Amino acid sequence: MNEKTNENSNFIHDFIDIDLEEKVYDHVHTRFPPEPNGYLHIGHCKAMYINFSTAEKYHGLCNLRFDDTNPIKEDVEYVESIMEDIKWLGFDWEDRLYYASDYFEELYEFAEHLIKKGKAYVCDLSQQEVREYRGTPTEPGKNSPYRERTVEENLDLFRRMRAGEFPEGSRTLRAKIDMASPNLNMRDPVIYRILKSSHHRTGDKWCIYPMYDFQHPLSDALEGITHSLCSLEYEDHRPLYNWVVNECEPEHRPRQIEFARLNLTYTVMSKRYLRELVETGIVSGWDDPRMPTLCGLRRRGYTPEALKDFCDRIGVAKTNSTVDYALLEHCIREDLNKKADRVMAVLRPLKVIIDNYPDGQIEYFEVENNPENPDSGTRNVPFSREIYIEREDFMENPPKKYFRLYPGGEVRLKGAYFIKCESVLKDPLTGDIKEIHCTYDPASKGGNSPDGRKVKGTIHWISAAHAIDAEARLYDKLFSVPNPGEDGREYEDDLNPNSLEVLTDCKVEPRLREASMGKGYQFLRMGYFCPDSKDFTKERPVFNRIVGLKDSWAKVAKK
RNA sequence: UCCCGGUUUGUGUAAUGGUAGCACAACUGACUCUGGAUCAGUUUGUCGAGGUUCAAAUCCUUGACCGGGAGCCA
Repeated sequence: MNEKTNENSNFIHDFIDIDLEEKVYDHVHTRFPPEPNGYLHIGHCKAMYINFSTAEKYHGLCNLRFDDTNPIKEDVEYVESIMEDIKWLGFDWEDRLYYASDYFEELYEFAEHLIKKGKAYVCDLSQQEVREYRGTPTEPGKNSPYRERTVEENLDLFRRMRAGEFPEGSRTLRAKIDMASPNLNMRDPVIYRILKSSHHRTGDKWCIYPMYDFQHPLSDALEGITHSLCSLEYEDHRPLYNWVVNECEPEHRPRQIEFARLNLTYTVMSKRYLRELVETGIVSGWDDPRMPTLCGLRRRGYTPEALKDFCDRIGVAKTNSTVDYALLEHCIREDLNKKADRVMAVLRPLKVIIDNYPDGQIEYFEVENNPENPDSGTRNVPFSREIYIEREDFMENPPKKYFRLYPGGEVRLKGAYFIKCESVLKDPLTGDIKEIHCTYDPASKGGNSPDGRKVKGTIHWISAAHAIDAEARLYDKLFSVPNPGEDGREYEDDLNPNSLEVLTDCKVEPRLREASMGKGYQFLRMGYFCPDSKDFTKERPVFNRIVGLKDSWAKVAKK
């Protein structure tokens, strides 16, 4: 399936082609650098896909590197979940698992190198003062009074910073670049800060930690990364990235290329919003099936194949764009259409009694598991006098073009018989339909009538005596508008009140008691479902709706 | 206001001076024991204004609009 990938090109590949041609590099080596401070979402999936598939296209390698230089925010808990998600998607970093924290010693050496070259200095300005000295986008900054310290003094101070002699926040190491640069990132950026907090991997060994802008290009260089692919927000940092590479003089010289991050309609993607959704209980957790997190999508029933296909289709560019959620749905439908076994499940049951069918008789009908895949075989489903059909498959007063069941009308029960509705039994008090009575045509056994009579509708059904009870969770988009929080609204105002409907009285085929975890099923005519990884038990099967089937009747009915 | 980036149909994304294409969405129709799938077809686009050229989405000038940027976050 990745053959398709390799045919595609994009502006990053164009740059790489030129680099290869001009012999700037003779191979391609990328990296995926998550910060272990949260859960991965579908936006990360895009970044991962770009990095891994680019390496693959050029027969190169892609590393996994945790960008863990801020001990305050990071935790091993996230390292585990991130690796799990990447593995699940099927990306393989082989033996190249790295941590920026592994490079603390080398990074420190590079910093001393900079000091010795007169390109970095220890600054005693407070955080507030640094901000004031920085200037604004329209006004240049002012030089720090500590900018002209001697190399010896800087070296001494920096070593004492490392030794823990100074309190947190009292001093920083800054790159000596240009306080008048129109690019704020070049106005003597801080490259080391004192942080007296223990790190999830290095413990209390360090009390100074490198900043991203210093650490990242050097980590890339140390790993021999050729193309450091990142999102657009780092575009303004590229001059600094290059400055660090040029001044530190590492053996390898990586190149940074930026692309636009993924936005999806009907979705929020920022870590902050996702966290709020979890913390306020709007969703049940990071893995709530409505979340765009990879663990959420996995629990929802999305497959790695569908997600990667999606990443392939959305392309790579520098334009800020918002991809239509419908494309994601298309990808999972397309994947599951080929793979998912069909099964009959009645979500909102309506009892049907076939008056002329012998009481106590049971027949088995052979139905195919997946018409799209002959290899999937067939199964036998039991039929009897009392069955359930979907409530929406019967209407007492049908509109035009409704070709399901109605009084006097005839439909085919999938794989079984034609039945005709003879009467409707209602609750005398509420008027609710309790059950309907039908007659069947014995000659239509298997679903066809020898007299050539046609029926327009085929509906799914389940033998009442054989059905097992199940719960279905009908998930829909978390938000009801394409761009939540747009036009000054709060994103909470745009939540879809119907993003979850729980149906507890479903009737499904007995085989679903043995449903395999992680596998998607098509509930015939209803949509794709999968067993819920947390709540499914044989005693109480619980299914999540992954996505509905395209429903052209719904469109007609709306008119 | 300063710096950086961007603008191709409803949404994404190609076309790198030479037929504006593909996918999703939408809409027709065919077929169907899933109103699914499949198949066939249709609609809609180069941000504006100038210029260069036989020829411009592409090059030049200029304007508009959108996104990002003043963490000891990444």
